Amino acid sequence: MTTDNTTATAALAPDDLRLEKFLPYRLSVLSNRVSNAIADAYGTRFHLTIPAWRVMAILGRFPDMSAADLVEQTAMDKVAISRAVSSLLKNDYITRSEDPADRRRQVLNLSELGRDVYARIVPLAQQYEADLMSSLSIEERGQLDSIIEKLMDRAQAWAERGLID
Amino acid sequence: MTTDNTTATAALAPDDLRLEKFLPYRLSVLSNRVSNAIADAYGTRFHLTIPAWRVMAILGRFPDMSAADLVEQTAMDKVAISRAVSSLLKNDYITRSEDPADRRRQVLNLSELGRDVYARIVPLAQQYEADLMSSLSIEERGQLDSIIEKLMDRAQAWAERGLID
DNA sequence: GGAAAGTGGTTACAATTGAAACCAATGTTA
DNA sequence: TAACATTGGTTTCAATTGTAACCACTTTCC
Repeated sequence: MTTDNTTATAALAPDDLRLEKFLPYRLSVLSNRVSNAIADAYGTRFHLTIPAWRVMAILGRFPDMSAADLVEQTAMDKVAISRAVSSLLKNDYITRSEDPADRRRQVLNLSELGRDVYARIVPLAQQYEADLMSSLSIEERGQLDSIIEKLMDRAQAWAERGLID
Repeated sequence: MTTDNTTATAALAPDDLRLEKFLPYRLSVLSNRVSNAIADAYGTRFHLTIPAWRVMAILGRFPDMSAADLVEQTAMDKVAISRAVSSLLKNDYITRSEDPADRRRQVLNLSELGRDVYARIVPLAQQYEADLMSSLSIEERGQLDSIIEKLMDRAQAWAERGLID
């Protein structure tokens, strides 16, 4: 690289944008790095995509959920859930049975195999999280928790009430 | 919804995973909410995708960059940059000229029009960020900054040294 | 100076994703 | 009980994205 503008003293107008300090950008880079690393870890071991793993994570704790329940729980959309469910069925990680009370509704659960895999992924996931958290002090962990909560509410408000202006 | 498992007292085994408290998951939801809202705001106004806007944001501060320089600056990959550049050229938001010293290299800059659009987006972006930040106290803003830095380093280390175990 | 290796950038193709249309079952209204 | 609207879930099609192959130019090293 011949011209290195990175460190150049480019005039920074008062209203230039410093991307590397711009919160939405930083969140996006951080989230992608983390998700990709983890997805890679259990994706290769168990042939799971992120959406599929999320479905399993919910079913592991809350049995007898329908696809619609999952949509609500995970904030993923219908189509993503539908695809995740069908790939999990193909792997025999979950079972599906008709709800006699409402024949549109399909009740989902982890299969034996699914529970097995779940039991092996959970510690793995926790290990990754712990490794991330280990870079923070105890106080920082609490701070992060409450900060995320606040930012989430704010961003949620955008979606509900419409955007700024 | 008839069966509400959300609030049900499902037995939570000690090593169940609480997705809603799982940091990677929370980061992903937060980042998607924020990015989508903002992309929507300037996407519809100026026909910009997120990668394209990022390219403009960098060129606004650092003129005369090549695509390779942009790759380094933004942590996006070659192909994404190439596509963003070609869409920006189509919109006449940027200009491209050959570097006489190295004829593989293309020097990029905002066009008049591009500078115009840039000048209008920057305040918009800043407004969104300010709105997000307004949900945090001053101390929290500082905390967030340093926390992100630490998490980023950690996740970066995964990518470089390989994953855990 | 000429092969081999490296770099800047684009293209091609496959996999992922999202929006909208759709089917089937249920609920509602009259 | 016939029409209409709603809900659960899947399919279809187009747009986005990622990986790998590729072309053109430049550098290196004998």
